[in-house]
Amino acid sequence: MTTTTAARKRVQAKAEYDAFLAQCPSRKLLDRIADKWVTLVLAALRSDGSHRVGADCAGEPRPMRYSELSRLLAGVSQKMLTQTLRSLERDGLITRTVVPTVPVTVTYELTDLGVSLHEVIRGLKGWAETHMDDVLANRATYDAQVA
Amino acid sequence: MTTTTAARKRVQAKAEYDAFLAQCPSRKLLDRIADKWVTLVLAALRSDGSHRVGADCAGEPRPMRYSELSRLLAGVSQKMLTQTLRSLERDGLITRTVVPTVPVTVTYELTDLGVSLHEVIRGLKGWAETHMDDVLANRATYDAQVA
DNA sequence: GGAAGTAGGCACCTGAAGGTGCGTAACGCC
DNA sequence: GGCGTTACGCACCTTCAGGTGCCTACTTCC
Repeated sequence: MTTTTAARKRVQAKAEYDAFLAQCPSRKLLDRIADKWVTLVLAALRSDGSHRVGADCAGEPRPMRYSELSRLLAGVSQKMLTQTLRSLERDGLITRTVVPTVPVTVTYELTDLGVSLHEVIRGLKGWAETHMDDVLANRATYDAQVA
Repeated sequence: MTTTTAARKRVQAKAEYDAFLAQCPSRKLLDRIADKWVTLVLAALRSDGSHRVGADCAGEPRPMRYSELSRLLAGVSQKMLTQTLRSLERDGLITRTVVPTVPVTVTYELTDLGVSLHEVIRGLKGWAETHMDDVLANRATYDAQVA
């Protein structure tokens, strides 16, 4: 019955570890920003919207309309944009305000929490811009050795 | 033939944006660390391995054996651990050294690049630990309003 | 009067991430 | 002589994030 004991201990350790991960705030954050469009939306709301996303001018976070975001993040589907905005609002990272004009307009804006999150994401961006070339170079030489 | 022109412009804008994303170093980095086990392995290699992962004691990055990592990250499958380690080695974030003892032992160790990446990840961790509770609280009140 | 913009909702579909299980080959322990 | 460890490789299977397409009502532009 007691199947090999050692295996059982491993199963239990795994269960505990999974429970630990489910609680881990860092993991939750990673799941959040790993979402394909989350960081893009955050960056867009932080930019002035004038040009390319990625020109993270750290100016005043400006409220933006749904259609404006849709145009700025040209690659996003309407479904995903809506879904992403909803989830960000849910987490208190952005606010959604409806303006009852004749065709209703909706504006989204970063909250303070959202701005602070964007700050750490810019940290990632900084690392990426200075070190990602090294990574790609390593990757190339590694592949060359294998092939 | 020219189907509604405006739609075509949108399609083209999307194509350009997709191309831009494919080039973006920040996105590549995100794809990298979004990998479920990458951050865990990085953190494990940085810890002293004595206890819970997450106790990110920033001591000397210590080389670790495959089996040691497997035990520390109790939730990881052997397949994923191997896959993750390979990809990290490929990117020059860790080194893999084979010691030809009687059952071969393999040790992994963070490179300088890997350590520097771990630093920015600790930035994420910091934000998560101070702000994630707020996020969860916002989420709860949002859900309460909807229900 | 068709095209376009306003902000989405709903349903279906696919690709890929990640998990599970099995096998190895040589050795140690009890 | 069967269980355990060492560091994986291979094949199958499930799940789901994310994409696509079609729908709404109302208005305005050309």
